[in-house]
Amino acid sequence: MPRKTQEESQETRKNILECAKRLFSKRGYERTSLSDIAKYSGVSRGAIYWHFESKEDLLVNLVEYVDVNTEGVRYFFESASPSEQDPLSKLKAFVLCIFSEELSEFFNSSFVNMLIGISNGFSGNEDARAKLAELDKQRMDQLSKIIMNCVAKGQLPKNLNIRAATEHLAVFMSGIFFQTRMKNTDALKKYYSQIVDMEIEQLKLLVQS
Amino acid sequence: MPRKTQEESQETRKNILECAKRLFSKRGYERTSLSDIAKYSGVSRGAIYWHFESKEDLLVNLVEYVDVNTEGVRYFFESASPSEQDPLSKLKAFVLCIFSEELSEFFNSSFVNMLIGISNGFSGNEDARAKLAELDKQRMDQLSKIIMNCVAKGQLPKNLNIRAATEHLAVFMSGIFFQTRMKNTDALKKYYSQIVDMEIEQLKLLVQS
Amino acid sequence: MPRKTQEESQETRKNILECAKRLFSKRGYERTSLSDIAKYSGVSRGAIYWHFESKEDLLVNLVEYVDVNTEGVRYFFESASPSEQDPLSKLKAFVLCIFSEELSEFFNSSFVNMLIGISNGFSGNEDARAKLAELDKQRMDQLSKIIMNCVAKGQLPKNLNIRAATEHLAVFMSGIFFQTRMKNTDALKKYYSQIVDMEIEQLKLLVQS
Amino acid sequence: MPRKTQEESQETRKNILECAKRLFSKRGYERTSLSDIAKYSGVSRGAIYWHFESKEDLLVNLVEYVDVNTEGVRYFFESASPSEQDPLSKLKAFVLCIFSEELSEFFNSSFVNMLIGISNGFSGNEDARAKLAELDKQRMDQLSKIIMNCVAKGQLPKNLNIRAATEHLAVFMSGIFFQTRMKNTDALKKYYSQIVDMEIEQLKLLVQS
DNA sequence: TATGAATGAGCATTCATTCAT
DNA sequence: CATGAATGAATGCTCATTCAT
Repeated sequence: MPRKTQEESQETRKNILECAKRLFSKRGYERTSLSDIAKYSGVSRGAIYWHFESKEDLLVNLVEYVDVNTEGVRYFFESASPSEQDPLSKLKAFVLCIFSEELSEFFNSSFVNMLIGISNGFSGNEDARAKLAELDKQRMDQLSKIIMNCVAKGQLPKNLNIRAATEHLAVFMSGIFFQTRMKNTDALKKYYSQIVDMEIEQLKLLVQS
Repeated sequence: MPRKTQEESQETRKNILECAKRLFSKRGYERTSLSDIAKYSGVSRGAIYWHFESKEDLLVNLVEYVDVNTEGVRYFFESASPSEQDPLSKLKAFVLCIFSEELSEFFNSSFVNMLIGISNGFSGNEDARAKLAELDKQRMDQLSKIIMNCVAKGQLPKNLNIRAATEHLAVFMSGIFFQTRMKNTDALKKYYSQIVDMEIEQLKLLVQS
Repeated sequence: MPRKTQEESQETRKNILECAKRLFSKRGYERTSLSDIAKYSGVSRGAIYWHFESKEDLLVNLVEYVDVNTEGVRYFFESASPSEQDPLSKLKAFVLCIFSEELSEFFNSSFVNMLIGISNGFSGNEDARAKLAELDKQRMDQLSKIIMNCVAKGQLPKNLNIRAATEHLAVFMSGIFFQTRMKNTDALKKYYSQIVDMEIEQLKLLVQS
Repeated sequence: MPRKTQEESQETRKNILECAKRLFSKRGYERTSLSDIAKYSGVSRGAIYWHFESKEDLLVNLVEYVDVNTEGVRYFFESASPSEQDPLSKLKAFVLCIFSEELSEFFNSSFVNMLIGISNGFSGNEDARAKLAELDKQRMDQLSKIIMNCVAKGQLPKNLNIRAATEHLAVFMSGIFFQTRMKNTDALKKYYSQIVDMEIEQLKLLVQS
């Protein structure tokens, strides 16, 4: 039975995306068939092809959809606001968040892992890869803005090597992200606040030579 | 077809493993068919089934094979030797190595990425996953031994939280590993020695409370 | 969406038929989807279903439409007129026409070829086939009328076997049609007028025994 | 159950080709699925893919197979033999054959009609088309050789325009072929020998100017 | 030991058709 | 009159696996 209104159509689309996200996350891109997605979302395979041109097109759209609809990411974006008076605290707060169940949920999901598979070329296609590279760049730029904000507010040295500091933070955060997934951060948890302080302190050493 | 000697048989087996490694790395596990491997290694599909029970069995054997035959890993193992008088320097040297083309080659290969895919459940099977978890545990234990060596030699505090320190190092190293793959460590390179010093310095703060 | 007038509706119908003709001709019946036709004619798939019951119904209607609207066919029909005083010359003129770019255009089109496919049972359905058989019969009858006209005007023998003469002409004309399509009539062109004379001369031998 | 010997394998291949010929003939290329062929020949779909790379590859191989295995075609080829003392009679005999049930069986089959569909671009692919064009050329060349044989033996004028005569014969034969398929040669049958004589007589007029 | 032949389940995709709006 | 949304059956094709030789 064909859906009627535009609204219902959009709901169908969203539903397909949500189900695809769940299944791709659980079983990976290659191991999830469109049949699975159709069954899981209660529509016909044809319906998926009405909304998306192909399985890979579904993936590209999914990457975009997930990016826009992830709470944590919005939060991350806010911390670079020029009106923020204490960006360093905000930054620390944000980094601390990664450990939290709430935010780490997304970063630790196997969906993200699937995205890594795409980045590295054994899932999806060039379109999806390009989209992901773009999003990664956006994240790095955002991180740079946060750091520049800290410099502007006098919380980090004027002659800080912005790019190096950004990369250092990225290294730390992705290390946490990675080891948490490997269940190798349990003993670290109680030192976490202290560690984040140290990492931020380290940033100050990365000055222009 | 001619009977082959045991030696020749072993060579066939090794050849299949090498080719599988290359193809799995390039195209991923799911996207590589046994046909591909057969064609690439110049044997018939049937031959693969003589040496391995199934595609997944091939994968499990491959994980083991690769682990044993990777140069960098051997190097890593040596640094925990009790006879080592300056383990902290060796540790630093090892960590610095990750940045080097030579050692990072393996960690950064898409083969490792495939392994991550297995760890996260969208490639391979439980056997492969168990094998990998075991290897990861071995690495962490190795890292712990190195750190304990440093404590024994008086280079790290007696009351160090060994597990936390191990995890901290793992976080840092995997962060480097990850961001390097994302091409996000260029600006960081010139500070690298300095950063490693700081990270090791940080370890000293992770003491038993 | 706006109600359209009957005129506009007829234009839509005609437009669909024209586009179907073009696409069926180029790609064949099976390889042309209703989607293609819809896209090409700028209407929705649903619109096609408003004008035609099914894809096959569209085909049947198309056969009729094309027959009525082909210039060359009209010309052919005129040559049987009882008021024609020199039908044999007209016949010769018509046969000569087949070689001409103008008339052979239609007979040589892949659209006609598609029709042959229908005749032979691997496109369309029984309705379309019946329609085509009827049209073929009309052509043969027309040819018979032309020949009878020649007999009536004393240009062919009184005891001519009309059916045999008709078939003989049809054999010749379809042979030309076929080989022209195969690009096998180039050397024949300069003898063409002569050959047509001979063929017509041959007709005179097909008398009742 | 896998076939064992090479002989059995060749039989399977031949069987698939025979069944494909029958089904393509009855239903046309597009309307025959590989499932149909598999079912009809009692093998699995996979077996077809073992012997042929794709559906189109099956078609190309089929064209070749049919060409080689058609009795009438062999007969046709023999008539150009230089040792033949009365090639004109042989030619006439051959042309008469087309009308016969035996030889016309193949030419009138819907399989041949399918081939026409391929020639005209709405079945199969470029490979199949090229193969057919090649075969058509071979036929025309063969016809030319027969005619040259007649010239050599003094049965046709020395200054005959060989190409034009070849084309004229082709026109006649394909016209017969075509109209017979359309069931439009019944009345012509009793004049057939006479008509063939006339056609051959006509050839003598196609001399170099 | 190793191969070639064959199987069969599963997959992405296409498409004629339906129908509420 | 016409559209956009949805269905579901069918299709070409891939591939892990089996097995007689």
